Amino acid sequence: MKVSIRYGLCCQFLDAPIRFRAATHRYVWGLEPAARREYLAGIARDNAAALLASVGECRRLGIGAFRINSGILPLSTHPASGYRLPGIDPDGTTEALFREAGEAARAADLRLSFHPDQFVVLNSEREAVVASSVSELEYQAAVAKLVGADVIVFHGGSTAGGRDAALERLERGIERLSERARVRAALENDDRQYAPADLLPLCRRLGIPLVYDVHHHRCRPDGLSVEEATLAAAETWNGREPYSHISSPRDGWDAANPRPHADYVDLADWPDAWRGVRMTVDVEAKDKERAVTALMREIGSGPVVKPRGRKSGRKAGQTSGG
DNA sequence: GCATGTCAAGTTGTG
DNA sequence: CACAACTTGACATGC
Repeated sequence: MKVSIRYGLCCQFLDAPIRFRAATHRYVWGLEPAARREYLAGIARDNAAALLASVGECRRLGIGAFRINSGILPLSTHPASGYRLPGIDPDGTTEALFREAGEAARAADLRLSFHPDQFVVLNSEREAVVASSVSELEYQAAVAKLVGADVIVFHGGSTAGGRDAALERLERGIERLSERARVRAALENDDRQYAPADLLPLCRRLGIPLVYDVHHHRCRPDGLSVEEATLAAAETWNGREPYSHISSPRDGWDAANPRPHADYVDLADWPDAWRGVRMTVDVEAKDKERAVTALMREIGSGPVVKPRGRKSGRKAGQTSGG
């Protein structure tokens, strides 16, 4: 019997010996073209293998979703040292590995997603920024299709010129996406500029679902209750499984800055409105799979009781408040 | 082997 | 105008 909440891990593991490789433009630019291709090809192959291993580890741990790092094919969209997968993978070995990872994910009922970082601003006032954002989203959409990821989530972006004008630009930006990117696109409320209420009208009009981040909502409230936002966001998924994010403030809610993420999710931050709901929830916590499995245990254990102790680790007990 | 400086990208807010 | 905050580790290199 499937549990109602599908818990998600973001991008990497703490305990499992699975590592994704990265690359810097400065380094690869100093290599001869052939050596550069070989270097990047090795990273791509290793990262595809790491993704396959990640799927296995998530299944072993009972984790139901995995966010794929934007750097899975590092520098792919760089204006100078960028490349496309077939160009560095002529015999298709790496592509086959990606497909295998995707098939393993489907077999394990593991939901895959992408989340481009802050450089993707579809509604920038600068055309060059919009163009590179489209390019980045198209690259992620290509990999998403390859591995069967159904969600690429990004933020509302800029508010320059006023929120209304910026939302208008966002709509134009979304229109520039290919079908492949658009069907996977989702918007997420952020902690400074765009609250759920700011994005919901656009989401409804364009049929773009809203990924509801409850931590961001608590940092930037909009008059909607957590329950109202949860329901409104869920409706934008139009029958697909809704997607949410959760995290706890590193220094507590009363801190001058409640935005940085804590190592673990405090059970007190888990919304009551999420109990018994069918939904994917990415756990954005520094302690990665430890935090995901800890939360799964705590929620699954029924009554809201603080766990006695946490698995031995770097900073044991640091979140318990002394 | 370990410490270190560096890393493609945007936007906003502060000093 | 310059810079930090977002986040943040991982890379190659130099000792």
